Amino acid sequence: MSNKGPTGAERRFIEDVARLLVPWGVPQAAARLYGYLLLFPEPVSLDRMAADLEMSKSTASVAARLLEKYTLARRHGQRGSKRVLYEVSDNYEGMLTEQNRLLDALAELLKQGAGIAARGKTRSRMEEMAEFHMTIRRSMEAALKRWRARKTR
Amino acid sequence: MSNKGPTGAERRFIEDVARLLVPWGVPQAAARLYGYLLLFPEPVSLDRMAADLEMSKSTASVAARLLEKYTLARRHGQRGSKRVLYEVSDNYEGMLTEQNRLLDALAELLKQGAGIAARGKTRSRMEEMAEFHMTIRRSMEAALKRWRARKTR
DNA sequence: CAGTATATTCGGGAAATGCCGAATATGTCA
DNA sequence: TGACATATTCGGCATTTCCCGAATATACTG
Repeated sequence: MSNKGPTGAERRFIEDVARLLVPWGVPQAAARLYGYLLLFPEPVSLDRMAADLEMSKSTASVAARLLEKYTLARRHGQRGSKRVLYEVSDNYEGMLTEQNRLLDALAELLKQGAGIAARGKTRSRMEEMAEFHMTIRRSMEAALKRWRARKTR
Repeated sequence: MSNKGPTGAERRFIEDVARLLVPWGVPQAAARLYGYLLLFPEPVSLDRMAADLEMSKSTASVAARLLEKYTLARRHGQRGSKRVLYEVSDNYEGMLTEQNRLLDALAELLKQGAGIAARGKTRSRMEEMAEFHMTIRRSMEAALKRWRARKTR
């Protein structure tokens, strides 16, 4: 894809990625951009991606920063230029660690909720759920750690 | 909470749950309903929850079925009545297994994407990412299994 | 079968979201 | 500092999403 716009197959790939991510709350533009960056071997400028994806440059700008926020893309500043390039991050854990944050918050809330629950039944239910989320969260953490270790081996 | 409407603390809990879930694509009504059901010791009727949560009955109906779809709530039909009651499901894995589905689909897509990637760099990147998602997915699966076993111990 | 209780569907309207293009800010070079 | 290149912000518009209440469907009772 490095030269002209995306080929047919690449286009389809991009849209597939978007179709997958959009229902999970990722804005269309950011989702497409992510698929696009996955196909791109080197950092891309805002103008380039806006052109290739046929979106406005402003849209590309905010989409890119959104991806960056979730650590799905990395920004490459350039020496002696205001120009900014983005490439997909090799740290693709972003989405998952984000989910972990949800698990944490939920567990916290449930623990707190167990406090205000009138009946024993609801209380123990909430306690168990909190435990569950924390357990899953921990094992996820462990898996990520293993993966990181494996990679540098 | 079993008798009158939610107390102040309960209301706050409900809204907290909603605040947490809504950004993840869960509609407001369903999110609030989930928080509400967590506090409720026995199955609730549509009318009751609509009244307590001050939402229309139709909204309550679709929200409840949405929760049911994600296995976050269980429907209790009642003998000799069209009436339907809902309670929070003891199978709170729903949200996570849903996330697993995303991981699967993403891994699948990436494997396929590696095929159309022109350059070796992007191809190996996609292959690695696919591997990553599958690894995480497997360890999540294992954790869920352990939890289920532990519970019945 | 008529009548009642209940759930579900559906159309409309309101609010939120996302995207665009113009305007603005910010950094770089000479 | 001025001129330029580039990124970012912002107001408005279009689309989508969501919720409500009325209308409809469905099941149960006598």
